[in-house]
Amino acid sequence: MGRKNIQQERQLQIIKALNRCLLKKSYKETTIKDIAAEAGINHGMLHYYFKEKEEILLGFVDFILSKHKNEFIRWRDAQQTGDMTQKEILKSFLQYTNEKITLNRNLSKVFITLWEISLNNRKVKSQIKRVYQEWIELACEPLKSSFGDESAKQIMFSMVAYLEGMAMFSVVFNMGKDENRQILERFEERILNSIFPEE
Amino acid sequence: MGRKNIQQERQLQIIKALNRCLLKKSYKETTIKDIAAEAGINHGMLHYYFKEKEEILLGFVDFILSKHKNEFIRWRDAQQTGDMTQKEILKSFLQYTNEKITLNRNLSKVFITLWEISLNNRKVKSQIKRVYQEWIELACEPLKSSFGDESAKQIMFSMVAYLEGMAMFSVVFNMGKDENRQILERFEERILNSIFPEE
Amino acid sequence: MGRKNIQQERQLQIIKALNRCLLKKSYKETTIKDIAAEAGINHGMLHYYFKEKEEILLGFVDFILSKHKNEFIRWRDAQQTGDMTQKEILKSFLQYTNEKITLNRNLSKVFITLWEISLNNRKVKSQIKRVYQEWIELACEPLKSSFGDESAKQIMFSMVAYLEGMAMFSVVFNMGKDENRQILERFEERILNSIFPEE
Amino acid sequence: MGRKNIQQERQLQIIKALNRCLLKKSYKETTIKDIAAEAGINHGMLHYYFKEKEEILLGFVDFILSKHKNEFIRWRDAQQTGDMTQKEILKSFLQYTNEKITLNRNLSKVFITLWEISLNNRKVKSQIKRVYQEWIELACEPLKSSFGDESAKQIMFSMVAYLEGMAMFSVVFNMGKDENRQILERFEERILNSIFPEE
DNA sequence: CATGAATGAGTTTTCATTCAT
DNA sequence: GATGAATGAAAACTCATTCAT
Repeated sequence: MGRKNIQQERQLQIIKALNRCLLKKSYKETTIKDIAAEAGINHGMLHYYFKEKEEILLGFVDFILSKHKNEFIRWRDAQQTGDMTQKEILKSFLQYTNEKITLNRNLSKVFITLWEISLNNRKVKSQIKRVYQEWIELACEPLKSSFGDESAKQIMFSMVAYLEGMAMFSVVFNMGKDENRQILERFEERILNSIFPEE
Repeated sequence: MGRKNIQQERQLQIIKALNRCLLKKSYKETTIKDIAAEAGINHGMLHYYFKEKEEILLGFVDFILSKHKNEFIRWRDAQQTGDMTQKEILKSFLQYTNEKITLNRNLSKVFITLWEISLNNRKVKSQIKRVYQEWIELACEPLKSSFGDESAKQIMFSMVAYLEGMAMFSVVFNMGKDENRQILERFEERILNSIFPEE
Repeated sequence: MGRKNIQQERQLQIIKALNRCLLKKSYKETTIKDIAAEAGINHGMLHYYFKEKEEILLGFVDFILSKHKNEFIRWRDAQQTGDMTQKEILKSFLQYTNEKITLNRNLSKVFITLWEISLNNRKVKSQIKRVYQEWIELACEPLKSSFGDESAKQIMFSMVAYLEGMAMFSVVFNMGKDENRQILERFEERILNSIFPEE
Repeated sequence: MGRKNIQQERQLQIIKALNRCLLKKSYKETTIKDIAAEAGINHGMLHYYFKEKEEILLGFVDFILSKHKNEFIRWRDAQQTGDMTQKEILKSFLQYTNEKITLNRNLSKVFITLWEISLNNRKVKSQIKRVYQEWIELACEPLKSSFGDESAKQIMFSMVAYLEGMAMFSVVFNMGKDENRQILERFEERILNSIFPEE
């Protein structure tokens, strides 16, 4: 404890401040002073806790991705899947993802931001890519027994692409959560039935 | 020819230069001088042909969206749909879209850029939104007879969301065109069969 | 005729345009294009008729000063001073000056502009200075017989300074013409009576 | 001391630098870098202490006007007017004003600059106007008992207009201080005698 | 003569980063 | 650890002036 923890706490404070800033302005338009003000910290200190602005960004990317991944892991481990069919497991996964990720407008904004940054920033790109891969990997498990590893992964790749497309659309179209949820669930149902047609 | 044309030509030249610039850097990082250099034009001229940097952007958004919309319209009007089923029409649409839009990596990069800009730029947002709406409207035609207007639109909304999600993934994952096409076509087939199951 | 006259006409047109511009913006803020637009002439032509922006200014200074001087001369020569006392002559002069110069708000604005420019522009300064000298010289004539050349000039120097101070105040205080005239005339009366007390 | 004082000190330093700059160039020609160089300060700092160039100007106007007003107030409060006649009080006021204001060439230059700026700058105009009003108000006190409030004010309005006209002439004519003082005092004497004739 | 495209130096302003206190 | 003053590179934008057509 002590030093290290204060360090980490401050860093987290700054990272969360950047998160809030990104809901107001683009990363490029967000200044060091904006972040500092939002964090309630002297702007000079940001360079004490982070070498440069980009490092805050990288820290933030790590934070936001880890956070949602960990929450997912925790949810998954708490799931009782004993007597669920593969279809039910997948459906349950989609329900979780809808609520926590796809219908979370602020998160969607942040993701759009990160996609754009990743276009010209290798580090951000590789972090995002890795998380998508892990997400797809985890989610395609229920499909493997029916489709084999490779096809299961491809299907899940498409599923997640769809979810991200919907997340983006919800922001661009300024959609209400309920409207968005309805479209989302109907299409997911269609896909689920296509994947597990016997039911 | 003459005045008007030189003006328009130069504006197009500048807009296309911005297009190329956006493949190298973000819009915010792209400077007026970058665009000028790329266009082979004195940077002072950019302010002669456009009031400010944002106007170039708006011109570019208009250009890129109009261009692809017009190409689509031209393609559609050249289509012989006389003896095609609704399913075939939709499939044909998806094939066109795959090749011209979704699998066009450079275009996808530009779109990611525009999504991000639209987060904090109303004008860009409304232009993008309008184009997506038109696109969905046009594409859902073959579904209307089977599903009714509203449902047809919702399904197409999801379809286009999927395509955009795939476009984004192709960039983030640095996917090869063929790999991407395969995943795309398989999932589209699955959805097509779900929509028109009789076949 | 011909060439020369067209030249001069155009130059006058431009100079008058500058005059109108100066009522809207400072000289520094007035651009070549502003003047051209106001004159209804292509801006490239301004450099055909005048070597540079400053030359237009110098032309304008010359124009505005000559114009009012000539009008004064014409008025003076039309005056019937045969049976007027010196005091009446001076009073008549002041009345003319009040109406044509001091109470002319637009002219006052222009003069303030010229004073400021003259601070850092020798040519403008010397033109203004010369005109004030001539003005004082002409106006002090009626005083010479009573006060001698030197004192007459000094008194008139003060009188004109007062008029210019009032012109400036009328602009800074945004005074109505009538209010201004009243103050002006009362003080002039006081001075007149001080100069020619016998009446 | 500390923070606040450094801030104020730097602001004053910058404002005084602008003052010196204005003796060399017009406000419009004076660049941020000119002011910074004159102040011996990095030009970036000017935007640290002042939001924009105009704010420096407004600060300067406030500074220069307050400064001379305060000096005048201090002088007035130190005056022993106990056994002075109204005429003597007014004469004393004029002597003070002559020395500190009207015959101060650099100050006159600054005022001409401010008049010109005020033509197109409401804030500067209202500041100048207010100061002139206060000045007239204070100075017309000795006249009130003889002329009534309104007439006293009108007379003083003219007096101050005269002083400002003379200040302007001293600059335009490049007059020596002594020459200027002589003309000034003679005319003031004439007016004084006109106002208080009994003596 | 007329036009308006082209040039490029110059202006204000912003901001990440550094550093003395 | 804080603080906020200082630096300087770089950005968007302006505009007098030139010049090809």
